[in-house]
Amino acid sequence: MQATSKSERTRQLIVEKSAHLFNSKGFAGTSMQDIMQATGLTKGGIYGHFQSKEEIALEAFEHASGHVIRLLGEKVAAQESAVDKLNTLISFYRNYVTTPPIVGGCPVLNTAVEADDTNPLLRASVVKVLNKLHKSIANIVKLGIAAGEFKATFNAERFSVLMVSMIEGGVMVSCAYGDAKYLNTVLDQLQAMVEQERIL
Amino acid sequence: MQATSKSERTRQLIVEKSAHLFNSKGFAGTSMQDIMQATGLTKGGIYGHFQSKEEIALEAFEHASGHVIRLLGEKVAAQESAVDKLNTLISFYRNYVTTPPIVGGCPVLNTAVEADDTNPLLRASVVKVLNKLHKSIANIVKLGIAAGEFKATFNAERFSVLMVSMIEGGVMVSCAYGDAKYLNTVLDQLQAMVEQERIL
DNA sequence: CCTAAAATAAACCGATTGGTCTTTTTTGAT
DNA sequence: ATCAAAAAAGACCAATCGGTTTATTTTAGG
Repeated sequence: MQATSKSERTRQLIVEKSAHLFNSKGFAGTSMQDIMQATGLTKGGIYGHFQSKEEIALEAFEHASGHVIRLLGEKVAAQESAVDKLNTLISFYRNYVTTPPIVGGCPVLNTAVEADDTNPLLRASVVKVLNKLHKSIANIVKLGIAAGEFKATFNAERFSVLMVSMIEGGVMVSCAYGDAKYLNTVLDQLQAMVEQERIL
Repeated sequence: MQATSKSERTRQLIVEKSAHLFNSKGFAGTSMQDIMQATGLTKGGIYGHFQSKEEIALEAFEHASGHVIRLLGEKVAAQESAVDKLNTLISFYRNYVTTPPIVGGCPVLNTAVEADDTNPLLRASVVKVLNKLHKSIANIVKLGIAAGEFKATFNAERFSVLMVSMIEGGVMVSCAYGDAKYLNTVLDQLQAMVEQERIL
């Protein structure tokens, strides 16, 4: 009694497997041969579900970024206070380099860098995710101010830009070095910045 | 009376032209055909100077990153005080997204993201550049402390990690959006952080 | 169990990939 | 101007690229 059809399950398989490939080797660096091998399907089996490699990549990115954001969202939602939510968000990235939620690192970072000059559709999808992140973080800050946790002068929009930029930059540096300490330094700083805006 | 040989000039041409291509479209996304078109040379002409596409990419990255670092270094070296050096460094990135010193954005960011899972040689080259950046920034801070410009508690190594991560993250976000304001927010914050460590 | 429809395999397509090799052209010291 | 050496052109290579088409298999409702 599976509620999902065979077609849906196969689609899901292709999306999941290719998400890892695209996130590790990039769009141009991943071939249909790679996807065939990873899924165990042949060309015909794959192109019966997607019209092009680009369509797979688009859905794979949405899947990968959606997965990370869902994980993040669940942990943050479990927290009561705005302070706890922000600290949970920061802590989420403590183990990001050593044990990333998806193979290949941060899909937003990877896709943004490759797509910004070459693939308008993928770029647009990245922007959507970035907007979602910014709104979520800014909203937490605003709720924190309303709840009397943060100073009224805490600039929500500004902080969300800093947070996203700092984390992505830290991820890139730590991934390049293969050492989590750089990202952790950035996360320490973010935590200190949150602390400075608290009303004790 | 050119001091440079024909061979050297052609090598340089290949490196310069392909640097723009690799920085915009990535290693996997750039074909030898692209390089042939950009240089006006044929396969034979190119492979007479390089053994492989990877060797070209390696030299192209060193050229691109070297170019940016040289530009940066010159502006910084023209400043007397450590404060002015750091502020010059920060200001250098104010126009980075709108008018980048090299087409395609930051070569360190671009290459790091693509190479970290796929190309050990390129990755190693990225790490070398990152080390150079870190040492330069940390050194400026240390000189500033010795000169009485900064508080003795100003953590040079820590700040250099923050600075590099924040700038690279800001560049990525601003490039994705196609809007310099995100990077500028990050640069404002960096400038404030420098100000906070000053002895007035 | 039967069967039409959906899903997949597998052969096939022209174009392009990175790279080699031979021939021709260009260079620059004499 | 000569001529050997260096540089570049251009034909060529097998392999792979993304994608299509047709034949076969599997699915699932009646």
